[in-house]
Amino acid sequence: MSASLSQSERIGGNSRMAPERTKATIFDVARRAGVSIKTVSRVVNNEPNVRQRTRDKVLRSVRELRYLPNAAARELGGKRSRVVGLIYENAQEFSYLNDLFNGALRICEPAGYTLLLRPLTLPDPEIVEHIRQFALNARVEGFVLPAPLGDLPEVPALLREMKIPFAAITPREPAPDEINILCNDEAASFSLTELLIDQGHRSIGFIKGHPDHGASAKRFAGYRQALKKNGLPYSARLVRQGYFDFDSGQAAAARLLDLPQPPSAILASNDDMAAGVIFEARGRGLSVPGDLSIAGFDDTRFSSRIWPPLTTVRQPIIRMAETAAGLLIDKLDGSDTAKPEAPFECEVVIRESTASLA
Amino acid sequence: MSASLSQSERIGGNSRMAPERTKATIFDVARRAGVSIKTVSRVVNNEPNVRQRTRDKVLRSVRELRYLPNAAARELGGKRSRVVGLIYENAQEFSYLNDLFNGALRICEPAGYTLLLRPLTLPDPEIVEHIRQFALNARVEGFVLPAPLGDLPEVPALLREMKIPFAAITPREPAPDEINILCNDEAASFSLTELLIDQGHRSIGFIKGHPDHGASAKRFAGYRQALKKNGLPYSARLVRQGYFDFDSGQAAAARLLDLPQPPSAILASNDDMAAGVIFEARGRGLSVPGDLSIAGFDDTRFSSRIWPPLTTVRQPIIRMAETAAGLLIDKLDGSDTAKPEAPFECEVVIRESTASLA
DNA sequence: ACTTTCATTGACAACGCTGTCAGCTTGCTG
DNA sequence: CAGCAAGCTGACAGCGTTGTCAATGAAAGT
Repeated sequence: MSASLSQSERIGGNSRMAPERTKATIFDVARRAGVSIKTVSRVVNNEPNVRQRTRDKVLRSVRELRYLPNAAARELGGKRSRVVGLIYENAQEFSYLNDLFNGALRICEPAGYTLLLRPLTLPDPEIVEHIRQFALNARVEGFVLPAPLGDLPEVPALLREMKIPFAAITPREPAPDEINILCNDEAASFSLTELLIDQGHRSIGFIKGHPDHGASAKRFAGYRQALKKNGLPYSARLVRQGYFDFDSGQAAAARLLDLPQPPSAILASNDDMAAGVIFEARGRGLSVPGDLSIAGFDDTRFSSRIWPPLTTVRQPIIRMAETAAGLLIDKLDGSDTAKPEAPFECEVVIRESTASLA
Repeated sequence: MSASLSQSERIGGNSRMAPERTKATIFDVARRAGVSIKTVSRVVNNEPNVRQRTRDKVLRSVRELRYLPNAAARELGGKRSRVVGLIYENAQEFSYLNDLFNGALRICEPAGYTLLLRPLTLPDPEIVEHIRQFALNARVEGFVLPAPLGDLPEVPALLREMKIPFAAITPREPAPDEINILCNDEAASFSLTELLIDQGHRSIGFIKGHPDHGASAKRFAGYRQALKKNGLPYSARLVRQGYFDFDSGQAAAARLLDLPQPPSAILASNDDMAAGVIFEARGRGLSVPGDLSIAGFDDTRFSSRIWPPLTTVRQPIIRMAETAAGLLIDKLDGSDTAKPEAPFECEVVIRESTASLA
């Protein structure tokens, strides 16, 4: 059995060249470099107190043998699993998830961390138990916690209780001393609303997002601020509750358009709902943006591909996810650079679903 | 240090009740059940040659202590990582990926396997190296291999060389003795084409899919067969190459609609392209389906949400992914139930983007 | 009753790493 | 040039499983 190879070397037996059939272990590297395994361990883990010359010798040996530390042994010996968990709401917009995952992965992989996904279906009365099981089973060391999960009070509470660090992405209430990745939702919503006002719209409908999402309140606040600043009256009749999904957007649009004096523009709190608004408008024979201007948030994959392409707001999700994963790993690695991040900037993307009032 | 707890028990030291602070190990379970750790191992791994009474004792002990085998130790001792890899093309439709992942996860998780995702960006000259690194780093025991990756000859070749089993989802050329999950794309395409013919269309444009996807050829074949069976002439001018993305669909539609005698219906090989066709038609002021009927494949999240909702074909991806993961795990576990699966049935979904020729 | 044969069980050595701690070198200080 | 702190290195004991193999017990054959 080839497995006895490193074993014989460890004991110091015959020194015939390894047939390079079995993966090299730390013993092989150590022997080749003429040092102890502990020194190899130090070098591989970038620990201090190794002379440069020794370090070089070891690194060369590592390279020559294509040594790759055995993750299982590492975890067993060292208590570190190097697993980062990404839990998310399964109903989330896929392109959002995709960006989230890709961004986080781009950081985790080169850092030697494994990124594990776990969808959760909300609402879920047993969510705490599900997350706990996942954390235990997968030995998760830290979580990336995107909205809206970070806004359910029991989730951050559980993680704190389990003493598992996490990086919250756009949480409603950023906890001090924890990692929070924010973006200026409110300012973006303000800009978008002002854009419509500048185009001459005076009656602008608003469809709120899911109340469980922190972003919903911020987007609504931006809308109200813009009205106020521009001296337009706020009317509750022009505001409808939505839930971030297509259907609720369509339903809200129907009620707004049924109004005796329907708005000339509708701002939806995300693009799924905005698509629902377009759908409803078309169904009524309204032309967009001729009869009705429509704008949304998120700039999903389809926002530019439906007719007409949506005016919307784009969050730099990939960079946000990268930053989240990066700060989390820093924390796990103990290199505590606790610098509070500035909020990320959203970008208003103007397309053809909005136009000046004729 | 609480870590010395099981240690002291192992040595047979004081038998005070464990303060239940440290996770239970196999030693704790063994002591409580009055057997050796090896017996516990046997029970936990469902190995034969354990008396029923003993098995029950152990299982009770496992339950009472909430024992969870340590995955790292298991891997180190036993050479099994229980990791299943899912590699996919990053440009894939998100809802497809989501279904794929959820389906596979639904099987892997309860079976005690970890499912690891790895996006790949095509074309990638170093794809083999990337996959090899992933397999090595993550100690992947088996792969779920969705199209189009299964169709790149070097990918299955690599996995065979590395002796890593895989379950190919809709591969172009199913290899015997391997796990293949198929669906009747061709028959579905045939039905869809016949639907248009039944609606009175005599000139039906076709936009081919990406040539690297096995499904492309099958969908095209179904189209030709339906024409033939219904006595309609095949015209190469009505067929354009697309690449499964929105833009190529739009471009192909433009060329078809520029024809002196444009088709009255266009069948696109997926919904992204069909969305592009709708976009192009609208841009030209054509009404859909009044002036042009449009149909696609895949039934993505947005297929029912654009205007008009798309007539399309739905693959049971979730079930296909479940089956793929299930058969793969069976193989990894050595329970070789090598029964060739029957192809999955696709379903034609009729919506409002197609209509009878006036 | 006396082997023989299996089914059942346990003792113990891996597995490949990290943590602890002691020992050896250096480079200064006085 | 002794004395001491700091830097560097290695020996060795875990970590919690599984694999191997020997021991034990029970059932069956003679």
